[in-house]
Amino acid sequence: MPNFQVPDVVISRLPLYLRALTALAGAGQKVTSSKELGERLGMSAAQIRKDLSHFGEFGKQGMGYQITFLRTKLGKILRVDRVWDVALVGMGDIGHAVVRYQGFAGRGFRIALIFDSDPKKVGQIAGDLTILAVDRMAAEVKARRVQVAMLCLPGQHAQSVTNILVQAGVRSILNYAPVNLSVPAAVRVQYIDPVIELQRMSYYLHK
Amino acid sequence: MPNFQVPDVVISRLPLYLRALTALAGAGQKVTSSKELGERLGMSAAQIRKDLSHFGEFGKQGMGYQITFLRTKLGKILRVDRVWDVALVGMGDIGHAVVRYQGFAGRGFRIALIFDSDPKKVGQIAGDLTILAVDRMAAEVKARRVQVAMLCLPGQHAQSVTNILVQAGVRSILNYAPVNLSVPAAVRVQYIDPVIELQRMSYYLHK
DNA sequence: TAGATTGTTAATCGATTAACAATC
DNA sequence: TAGATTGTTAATCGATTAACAATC
Repeated sequence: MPNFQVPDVVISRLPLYLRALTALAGAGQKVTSSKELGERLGMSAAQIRKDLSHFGEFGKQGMGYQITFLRTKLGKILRVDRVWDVALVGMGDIGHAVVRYQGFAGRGFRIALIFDSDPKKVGQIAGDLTILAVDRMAAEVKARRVQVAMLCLPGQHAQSVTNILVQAGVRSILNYAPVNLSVPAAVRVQYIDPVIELQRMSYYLHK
Repeated sequence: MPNFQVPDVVISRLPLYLRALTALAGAGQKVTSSKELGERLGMSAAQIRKDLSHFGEFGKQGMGYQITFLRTKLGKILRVDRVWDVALVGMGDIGHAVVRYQGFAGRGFRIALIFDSDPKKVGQIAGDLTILAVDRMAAEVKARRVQVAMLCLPGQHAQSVTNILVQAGVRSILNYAPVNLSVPAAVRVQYIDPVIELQRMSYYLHK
């Protein structure tokens, strides 16, 4: 029975379910169960069933879940049943790796605009896109109605670029710069900082 | 008053406190408060005080926290008051970006070993390290007693490489491959998958 | 001192799990 | 049918917050 307001922690797990279902489908499997998914993802079967129950009834008692059907449903819920244009800002090493990354295809996103502040980089081609000057960022993002951005630039510029992007209509920001961003409540930010992740594990190391 | 067992969710926030303190110190600030930290990190002051209280009393009533002192304490708690050698596996685009990333310095980690399975890459220099064959991984990781690894390789090889690394003594794995890894309970894994992060936000987009 | 802010307690809030009727 | 597994409820568990005495 669909609920009014779904907890954020539930939403944050749906992409993991989607990824696991895609892996199972790729291995040729047609049906799965909350038990199998839970084992693959290291979580309880009850939690998976509870999470899914926020959105509807996707399985059959005794039978489990049709993988293709559940993938489609989750894709719609997460709004990745379309392709979102993404603006990438900063063409250093990380920006280059992100542009060349093959993993976006078929998962709901495509890099559609690339910006850099370095005049030497502006005008160069990356992937099949021309690198544009950051000066043009607000205008281009508005014109293309881009709502998603990835920041691959040094920390000291991240906040000012963010302010421009938000002003231009961006509502989801994936930030590779190792700084916390301040944004309005309507804008969401996710962070990728490998050192943060390593430090979350080093607490448990010995020697 | 130090507690016996600190919740994992508390540990996972400490690196964020450390990063914020480093930013404040870099701006020349000497003292901060749970209120200021909370505002910068988008969380409540009470939560920060509660988290810190698991490990000791680091502030003074009415005064707040000496930034240098608290940084040192958090560094020790997280065991980044030393430099951990990291083994990097896979020298594709992501591996290259990670090797060249300047952000590890001074935060507790250094890439000490690089492996790739491609004979054309083996023997090449990356940073100041020679790329070694994956065949030698178990021996080198054991010999150097490396406990931390980063996986920058295609998903289909991630689990088999993980098995070798764990067997060789690795206990922390940062996985850039978009697959869930199965590891013994004593081994910790963190994941970096930009698409997962984007999908966690697209749920909240409209249009 | 007066004001500020800590560390800690207790209350609140929310998330996870266990259990099971429903049913494929 | 018998066995399996769902969706859901209620209980449990854990995390966050509010409040405040202590004290710098």
